[in-house]
Amino acid sequence: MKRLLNAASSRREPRRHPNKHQQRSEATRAKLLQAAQRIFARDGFEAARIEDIAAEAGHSRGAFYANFHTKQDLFLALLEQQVKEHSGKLLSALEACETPEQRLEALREYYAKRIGDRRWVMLTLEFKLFALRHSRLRPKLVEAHRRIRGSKNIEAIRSLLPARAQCELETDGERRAALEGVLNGLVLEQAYDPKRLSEDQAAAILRRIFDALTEYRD
Amino acid sequence: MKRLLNAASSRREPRRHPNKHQQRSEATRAKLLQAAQRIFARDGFEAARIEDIAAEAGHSRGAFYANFHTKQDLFLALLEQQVKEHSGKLLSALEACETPEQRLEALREYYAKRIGDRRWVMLTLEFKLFALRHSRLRPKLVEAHRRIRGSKNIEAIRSLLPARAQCELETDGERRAALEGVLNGLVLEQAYDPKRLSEDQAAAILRRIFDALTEYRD
Amino acid sequence: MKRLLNAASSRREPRRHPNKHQQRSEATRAKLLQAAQRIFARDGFEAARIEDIAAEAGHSRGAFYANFHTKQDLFLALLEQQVKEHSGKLLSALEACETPEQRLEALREYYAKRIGDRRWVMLTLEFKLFALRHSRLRPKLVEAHRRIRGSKNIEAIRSLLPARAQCELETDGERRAALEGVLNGLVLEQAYDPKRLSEDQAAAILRRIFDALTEYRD
Amino acid sequence: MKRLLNAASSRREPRRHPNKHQQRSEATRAKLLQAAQRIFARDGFEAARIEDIAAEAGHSRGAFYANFHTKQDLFLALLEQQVKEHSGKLLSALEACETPEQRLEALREYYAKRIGDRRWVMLTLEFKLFALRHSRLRPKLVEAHRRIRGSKNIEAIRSLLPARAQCELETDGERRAALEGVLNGLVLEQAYDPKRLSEDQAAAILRRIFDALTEYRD
DNA sequence: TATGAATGAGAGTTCATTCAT
DNA sequence: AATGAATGAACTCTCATTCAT
Repeated sequence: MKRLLNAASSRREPRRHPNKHQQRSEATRAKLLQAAQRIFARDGFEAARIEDIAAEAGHSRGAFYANFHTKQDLFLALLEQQVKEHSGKLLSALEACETPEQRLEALREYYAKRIGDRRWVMLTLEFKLFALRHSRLRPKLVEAHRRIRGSKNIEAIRSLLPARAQCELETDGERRAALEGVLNGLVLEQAYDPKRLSEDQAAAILRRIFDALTEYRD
Repeated sequence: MKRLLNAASSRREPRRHPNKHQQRSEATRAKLLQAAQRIFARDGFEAARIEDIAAEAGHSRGAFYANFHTKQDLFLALLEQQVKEHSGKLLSALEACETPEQRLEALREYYAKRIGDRRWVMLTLEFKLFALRHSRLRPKLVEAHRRIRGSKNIEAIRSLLPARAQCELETDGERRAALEGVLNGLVLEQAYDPKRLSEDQAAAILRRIFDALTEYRD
Repeated sequence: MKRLLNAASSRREPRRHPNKHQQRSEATRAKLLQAAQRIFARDGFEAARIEDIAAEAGHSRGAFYANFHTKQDLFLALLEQQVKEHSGKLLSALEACETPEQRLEALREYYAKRIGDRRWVMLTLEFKLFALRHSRLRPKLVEAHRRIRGSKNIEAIRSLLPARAQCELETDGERRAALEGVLNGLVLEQAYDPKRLSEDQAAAILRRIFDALTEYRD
Repeated sequence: MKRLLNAASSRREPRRHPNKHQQRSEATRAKLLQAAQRIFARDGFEAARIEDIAAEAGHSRGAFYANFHTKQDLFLALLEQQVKEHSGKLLSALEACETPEQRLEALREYYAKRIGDRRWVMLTLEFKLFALRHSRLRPKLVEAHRRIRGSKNIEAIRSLLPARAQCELETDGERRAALEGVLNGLVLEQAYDPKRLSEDQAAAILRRIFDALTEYRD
């Protein structure tokens, strides 16, 4: 929780025995985060058990409480980590492009590919549901999301895109929000009944929607 | 659960002690379902407490257990009820139209209006998450959904629409699945951060997506 | 409970509509007692459910509460009924004999035959366990047992037996208590593991013990 | 339950964190078993409350669930422990004797003394009633009992006795079963109404019965 | 730092009992 | 008298969290 708000500071002060202990600690923390990613995505926040997360990370409950205050704390730390990681990836992908059109295409494919990353999308769903259901925390979570979106990363992303993608009736933020929502919804739908909507179909539809929301309108 | 599968039969056989008891019973059951709708939508399946549902319905926990076997049982009864109710509404709306074009428009507005029915959409999300997380029940749930979709109601809906809405690259089912998903995702997104995406904006975007998925492609 | 203490008075005052209603009531009460006999013997006092007893009697919970105050009340009424019934049977059997020796033999066979009446023995066990575990009630129960034992029935039984069966080191009461206990224990043992101790074997052993406790000692 | 079946293995694999934790753990488990012994004997399986057992052991409910899976699990663990302990005691007593006749006498006194150990006998009753009422578990329980009886301990006991005690009409097992049953029945009877049958009287009668079942028959 | 035994609040569920009919 | 819906206390069991090691 604190981490989310003071995103800069690492959770603990620099150690006296920096090297070994700290390294071990960081490794444990990382394993726990990775495990949490799997378990929260699989079971949801409420049903996820600390013990399962710890076990998935190859540790016991104690290791968990040595690294995080509460279940919520872990969940929020995970949110922060995931958002950073993913917005970093997108920026890299865009920077690797040469023309604005290529960048738009890259953005489109970025969304389309996320269809296949069920775990991350399910986590996103959980984060949003969690925010809705913990009203005390919601402003902080939304704010955190906004901060990340408003960071240089995202600003950079925006400036890299072609102009036409920026001057629609809808605002940029609105369109991106819509695409996020559409993505989440499609993945859930596809996971729920894959025979009705396959992964490829979902990706194809997402591309069409991307185009529809990006192109000029009459 | 049984109700879900034998959707036709009413919960108990015709009673010996007819009117008053039966009436009271049905009223309680209805109140519980309505309360459950609110509480499940607000808190999610896991976090919803039987006691809250009962209290919301103006009853005690005991009344709950007199009407439903378990929390799951209530949840599934609610799913059944909701799906029936909503697919009935849609059919009525379509039948009130005169031309296929009007009907397509009505379908479009049906989706657009659901943006505003946060409770029902949140419930839908919960149902799907529930299904994903209770693999034993998933086939039954999906099957129930399919049965409802495949029922006369839905067949009727389909036959009422203009031809062009039926002859796309995507199958009909696929497109409807996508629209469902998109709807869910947009509502969640909008609920999560209304400043970024207002209800009206979400509805407008859903209309655009409806059109994009319905129109001819080059 | 009251019935047990004031064994004479019937539970309700004479009715205004004596015939039909009362008859129906008594029939229901009898059915409930019979059902209770089965269920208490099968499940024990604690695990026996009012609903099961009522259902076994072909009625609903309501009929139960129209005839008995509480579960305890039923249990005690059952005790009373059973004790009366069984001591009556024994008396008849003895009175049908002509010589004291025949009577002693009849008494022996009375015990031996009870080995086969698992239900009654299990109930007896339950009654005693119940008494031990409800200390408030114990004196009353023991007193009730004593009263029955001390009743004309039992006195009559005693006087019908041959003298030698009455003049042992052990008192008559002690010997009878022991035989009761032995009977209970053997039936439980036999029910528990019939391969180790068959019903016939148990009966044979009970006869031996009867003889050992009845015969003169050096 | 597993313990009962794999009677050899200790509950957990050798720990990583050895002495202190392990010691504490074993101590708690032992305290819980001892408390369970008292409470189950006093209240019976059904009426015994986990909370009472935990409190009697000086712990909270949680400690119980850290050591046992369910109430049944504790009950069965207790059975196993008690049976082992008691058959061990008997063997020691017999081995301390020099002649077969002394051993027979010791066996007789072993039964007679158990009359005074109300707790253990009441537990035995509960175990048997439990088995009768949980048919799924019964075969396992009976089997466990048989295994213990058939173990070296018991074989040793048998071989230590004089020949005449082994060559009766009844089989050895049958006679031992009968003695067990008689013991249980006498203790219950004596506990139920001590004025009618004192502890000493019950012991005397048990000795007579022991002799009657052990001596030659014509 | 990490373990895992222990805590204890809180959940779902059962069931004796009450009460409107 | 009998029904059965409803109550609510009490129970078993779970699990986030604490704490001795």
